[in-house]
Amino acid sequence: MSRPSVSAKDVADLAGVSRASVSRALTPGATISHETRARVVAAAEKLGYQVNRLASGLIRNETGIIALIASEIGTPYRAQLLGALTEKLQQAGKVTLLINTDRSDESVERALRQAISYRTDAAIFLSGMPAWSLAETCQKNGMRLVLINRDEARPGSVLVRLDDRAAGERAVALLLAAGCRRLALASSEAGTPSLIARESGFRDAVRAAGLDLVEERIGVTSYRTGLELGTRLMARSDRPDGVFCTTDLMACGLMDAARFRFGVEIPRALSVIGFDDIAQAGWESYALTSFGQPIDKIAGAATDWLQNPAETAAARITLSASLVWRNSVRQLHQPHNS
Amino acid sequence: MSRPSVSAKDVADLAGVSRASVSRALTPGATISHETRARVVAAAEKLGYQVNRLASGLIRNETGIIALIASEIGTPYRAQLLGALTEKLQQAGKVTLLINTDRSDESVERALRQAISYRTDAAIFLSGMPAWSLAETCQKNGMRLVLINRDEARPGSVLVRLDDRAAGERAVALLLAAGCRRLALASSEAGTPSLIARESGFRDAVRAAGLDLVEERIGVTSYRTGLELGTRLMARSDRPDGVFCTTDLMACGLMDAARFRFGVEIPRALSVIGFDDIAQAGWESYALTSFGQPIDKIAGAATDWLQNPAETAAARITLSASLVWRNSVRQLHQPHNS
DNA sequence: CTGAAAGCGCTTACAG
DNA sequence: CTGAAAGCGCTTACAG
Repeated sequence: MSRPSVSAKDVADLAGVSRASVSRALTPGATISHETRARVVAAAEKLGYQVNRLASGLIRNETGIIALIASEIGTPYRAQLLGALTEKLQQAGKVTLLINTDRSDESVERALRQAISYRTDAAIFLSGMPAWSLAETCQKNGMRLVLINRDEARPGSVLVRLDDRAAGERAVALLLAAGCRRLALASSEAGTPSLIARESGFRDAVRAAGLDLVEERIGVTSYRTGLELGTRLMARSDRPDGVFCTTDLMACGLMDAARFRFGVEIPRALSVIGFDDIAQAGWESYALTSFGQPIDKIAGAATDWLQNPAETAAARITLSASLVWRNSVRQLHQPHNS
Repeated sequence: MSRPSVSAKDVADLAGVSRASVSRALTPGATISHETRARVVAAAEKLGYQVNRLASGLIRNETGIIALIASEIGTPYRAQLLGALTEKLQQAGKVTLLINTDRSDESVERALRQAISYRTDAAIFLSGMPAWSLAETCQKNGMRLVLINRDEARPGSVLVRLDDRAAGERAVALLLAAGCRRLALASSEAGTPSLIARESGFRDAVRAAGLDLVEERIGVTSYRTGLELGTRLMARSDRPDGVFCTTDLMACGLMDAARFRFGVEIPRALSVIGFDDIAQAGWESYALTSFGQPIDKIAGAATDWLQNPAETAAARITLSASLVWRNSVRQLHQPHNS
């Protein structure tokens, strides 16, 4: 049960140099002669030598490991973000430790302990928030923290957020322009910072327009919740004609409930706007007009921030969601095609 | 830029014991007195000590890290499997190193080198196949290999597969029972072992039934491909009335093309069967009858195999896909409800 | 049951 | 530019 594997010693012997030289030859900035480096590289190549990152991580203050802490990995938006993040991180020469926090409440804490055990250089939170005290422990251990669509940043961490509020406001404008007069807001009870911001942006803009607002909020953020949301909303005597769903997953469910359970035509009798622009929003059965998360930019921003030493002050990066216009919102005036 | 972090030495000092005792106190099977262990545990707790897995991985022949090698992480089926795998692995006390192989062709090789660098205990392949030589290198480094829905196993590795062929055959029987007579097979050009097996199972059963088979195969495995597949199939003069899509993603696209571009009613005029049972198959717009991947069982089998020392011979685990009956296949006889 | 010592594979001052 | 030496934080025979 032993693990052979070739070490720097083997390479040194073959190249006829010291172990120190092997290390230098393989370290980008190190001072070493061209000739020695070439000999070492050749020997390493020949033996199939791979630096043991465990050992190097023990010495240097960088392991190259970034922890990704997320729940609901199987969900469209999360999965997409995960893909983008791992890709960018790999391009930056980092490796991803994926920690799933679906189970139990103390799992964020356990995730962080794991991350510390493996001395990850940083932790990126896609879900959940670390308790204040734990976050501090992480930072004491030299970990940097990236919080995506989370609440509060703290020194040494960065917050990557979207202008969710603005999107909520814009949704109202779009719905009004579509001629809708009975607006509704459909959301889950998840209460994450992004959902709350989308909700309040929408709510405030509706009020500002002097209209009544129907609000329905239940369960977790899912297709199934959307189905129920749609059922409740469509069953009302003052059935809404325009609804903003804080998430595409819920929007899809809501659309299905409206169409199949109530025979409501979309967008003729009901306009729907979602958020996230998940792949399914683009499927012909939905053709959902939605605010797209700039996933690549989010991943890029997180990775970039981790790359450069960065200021110690808490940073906040705000990206904007861009509307993807499809066919779930009524168009009053036919576009003038030339 | 140094990383403080408390070490076993600190704990030893506080508890008034040697570093060796700290190690023993924190190792499940070690011989140590109850009293000493208690003192150590208390001290560790107090200092917030976390064993440095980098250092322990250097010594023991186990790092607790499992590499997960996958492409198209954002895709429904993959994302789901990823979620299940990380969950099971974590339950088993392992940690997941996620390696994304979407970029370039040599990325599987790079992925494996990364895995070796971090001395992962094993690598689980969800996509791609390691080159023979590289796989050998991995095994020489003591890594075990799990191949999910891949081709050939080799000693020291396990292959987890589905009875794809049987599902293909069964699809024919279902379609025939639904009264379909012009059967079609719709697939992508990905040519993975699972797709090939599903295809040949279907093809052979159609032939055995003495029917003609229309076969359409293009592009990558995606919704968009399904759209094109559906367009081609529905445009034929001998339009099929029953089709088996080797993947739900393609089935959804195919259904949309049939309905929205050709006005074909499903399941009245066209019966469709998919494979994977992704979440969207259950959405009301699709209600797709599909063969479900036993995702939890797959993840469980992989994890279990990694847990017990296992035989050195190549192992093969075959799981079966179970049909999830929905509403995309015509039912000739009304079920007799009591 | 416990401690002192060796060693895992690396990197990095320190001399030369 | 290079090598000998120290040390990262752990585990594990080896004595006692």
